[in-house]
Amino acid sequence: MTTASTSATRWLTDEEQHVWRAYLHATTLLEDHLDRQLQRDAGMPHIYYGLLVQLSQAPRRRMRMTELARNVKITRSRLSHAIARLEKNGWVRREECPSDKRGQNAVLTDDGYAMLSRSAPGHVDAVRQAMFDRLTPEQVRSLGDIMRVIAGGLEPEGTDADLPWLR
Amino acid sequence: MTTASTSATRWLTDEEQHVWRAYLHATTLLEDHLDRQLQRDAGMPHIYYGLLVQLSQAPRRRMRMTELARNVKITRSRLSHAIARLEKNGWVRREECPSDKRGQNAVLTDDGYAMLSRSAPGHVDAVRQAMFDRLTPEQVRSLGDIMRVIAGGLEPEGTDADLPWLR
DNA sequence: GACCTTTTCTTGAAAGTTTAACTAGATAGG
DNA sequence: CCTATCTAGTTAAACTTTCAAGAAAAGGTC
Repeated sequence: MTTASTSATRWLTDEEQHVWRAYLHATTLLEDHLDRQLQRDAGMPHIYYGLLVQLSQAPRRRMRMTELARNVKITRSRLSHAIARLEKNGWVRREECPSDKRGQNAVLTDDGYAMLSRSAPGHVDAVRQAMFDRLTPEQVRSLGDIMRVIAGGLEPEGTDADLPWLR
Repeated sequence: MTTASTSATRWLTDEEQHVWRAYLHATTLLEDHLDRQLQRDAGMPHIYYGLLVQLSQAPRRRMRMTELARNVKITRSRLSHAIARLEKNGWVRREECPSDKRGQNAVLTDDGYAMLSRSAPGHVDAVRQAMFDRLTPEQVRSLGDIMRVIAGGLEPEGTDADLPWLR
């Protein structure tokens, strides 16, 4: 008796299915919740807010496009569109990179910084209420470990060092 | 001396910030990964695939639009558009609800079922490789607990029983 | 039954994302 | 230097999602 050459699928156990479902529910509900909260209070979706936060923490509040895209895990194309929109709002502006004429820096404007300062407390509250205020300290630690493991498995870095970092 | 009426923001601790960042990275990387996997192997984004899975598990492979939307946590509007697209692909068809003339049932077609059968193994593998094969059994259990807590806090059900379930 | 409200689902336009193609500048090899 | 290749970033078009508005049936209430 030979077994099939294509190995049989290892389906999810009942528990795994429940965990997976819970994961999908929680992550989509949370993303929706924060998108709405920020759309209402800051006039932009969550990912755009994340871009401003990145810039606010970068030296001189500016960053190369590619690095910014890598940090928030989006494609360069998506970032181009996003920055164009944020530029229209006056929260970011583009600036040529002195050392590499192909390059662009995205720069957080004073208006952008002001709007971040205004909306950050509300956003932190939302994150707290949805996540940290509901979990025990052990759960927070555990969640961190788990998320780092998952992210680590999906980061291109490591094995395929010279592949484009996304796609 | 009265204290300020607006309570001071409770910022995130260092650990919380790291956990939050890890959460954002892991969830966006995983969602991107599965979207690409399914776009390649099944010709649709992850959420659409989830709709077909729901239908495949429902009695008689059909479900009312609103219930389907609630199950996968998307708005009715989004579902309408999504079902329209899946209908064009021939994987779902609409059917009037006999008991409520406003209602529609989304029905998984045989083609839809066949395509699910074809792509399910690859998708389960992807989920396994990204998540379950990397976590210890305790971590899987813990992740389930954590995600249920978070989802529970965001579910409209409970307090606001008569609010629309989303938005 | 007439009236008002709620629920179900759809629609069209605006906003955001993806995909593939493309421009321009950097880099490496000969 | 010249050419091939790679990298940074943008763009156009197709697709998806959101938002606001609306049609139609159901469910009260008097």
